[in-house]
Amino acid sequence: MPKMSSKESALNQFRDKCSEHGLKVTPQRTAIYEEVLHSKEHPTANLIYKKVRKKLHNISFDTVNRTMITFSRLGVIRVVEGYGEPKRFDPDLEPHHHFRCIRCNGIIDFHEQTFDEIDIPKNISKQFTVLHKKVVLEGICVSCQEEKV
Amino acid sequence: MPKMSSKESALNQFRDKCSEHGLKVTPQRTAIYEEVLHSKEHPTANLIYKKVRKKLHNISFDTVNRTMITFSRLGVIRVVEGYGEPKRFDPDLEPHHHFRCIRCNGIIDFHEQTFDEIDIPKNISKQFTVLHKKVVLEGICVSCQEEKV
DNA sequence: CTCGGTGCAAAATGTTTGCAAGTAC
DNA sequence: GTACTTGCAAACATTTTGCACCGAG
Repeated sequence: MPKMSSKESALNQFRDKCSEHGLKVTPQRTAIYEEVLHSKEHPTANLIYKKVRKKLHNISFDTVNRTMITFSRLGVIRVVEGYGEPKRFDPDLEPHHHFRCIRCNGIIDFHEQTFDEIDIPKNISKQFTVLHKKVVLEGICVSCQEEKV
Repeated sequence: MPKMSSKESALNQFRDKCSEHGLKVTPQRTAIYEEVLHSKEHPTANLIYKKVRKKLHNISFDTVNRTMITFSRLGVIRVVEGYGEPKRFDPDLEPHHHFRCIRCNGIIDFHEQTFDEIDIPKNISKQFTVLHKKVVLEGICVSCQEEKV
């Protein structure tokens, strides 16, 4: 087996992912992939757009945005807080946890005492003021599962 | 001590909260407070707006939106997913957890094996397909603490 | 060559801001 | 009476959509 740099292997992984899902390997997608995989700051599409533009001078924002949504569908990257949704409010201040449906964006509260009791790691509490803790589970809710089999 | 209905006591609590923070008790705020406290669906400002409009016919969306932001600052309600922010992406698919600064919206990754190992409650896994789990801590990050003392 | 991908422009959606008029205290 | 609130309208930010052209396979 020939040796390859981590850059090459990452690129190959990317090609595989694409062909696996019937996606074409375009320079835009490659550049976006490289940029987003090296970013540590949980970037928005806009931030990646700005960075990728340095290489691909006239790439459009849509391409970046659409590509990143595509990537998150493939499971190459993940969408985290925020989720691009309008602000939502919760009047329940008691400890509880959330299941979030990635399809309909619904949030279901649940209670679980063992989760309420988790200890905040010292390296976090040393640096930050923690006001709230919760467990967030993500997946597909009942109604969304039934909708499309 | 005179008895009072839970409605009265909730209203009194609300009045207290307001005077505590130097806020005036207006009909709009009262109506919004009542609506949001009884909602179970993690409503957006827009949803509350639609509901409150049935009582206060010509309340504006801004008032609802501003009031709810005010309430969340007072700690009467809490902002949950989504946070009204643009979509953000995370290339790290390995188990890890998030500290989220409620002031600057920054997300800091951290690792904690005991968190990775939490068990999904049966009543959740029975109903839903759970694809991902994480602990989300919220509070104020170092730089935001330093900024305003 | 073909179909999916891209760039552009416009529309849709959600949020924020400035200000004059109104109202709780 | 005063300062805080409200409603309105406009500005702003972000996301989505439609379509003609382009290029990877």
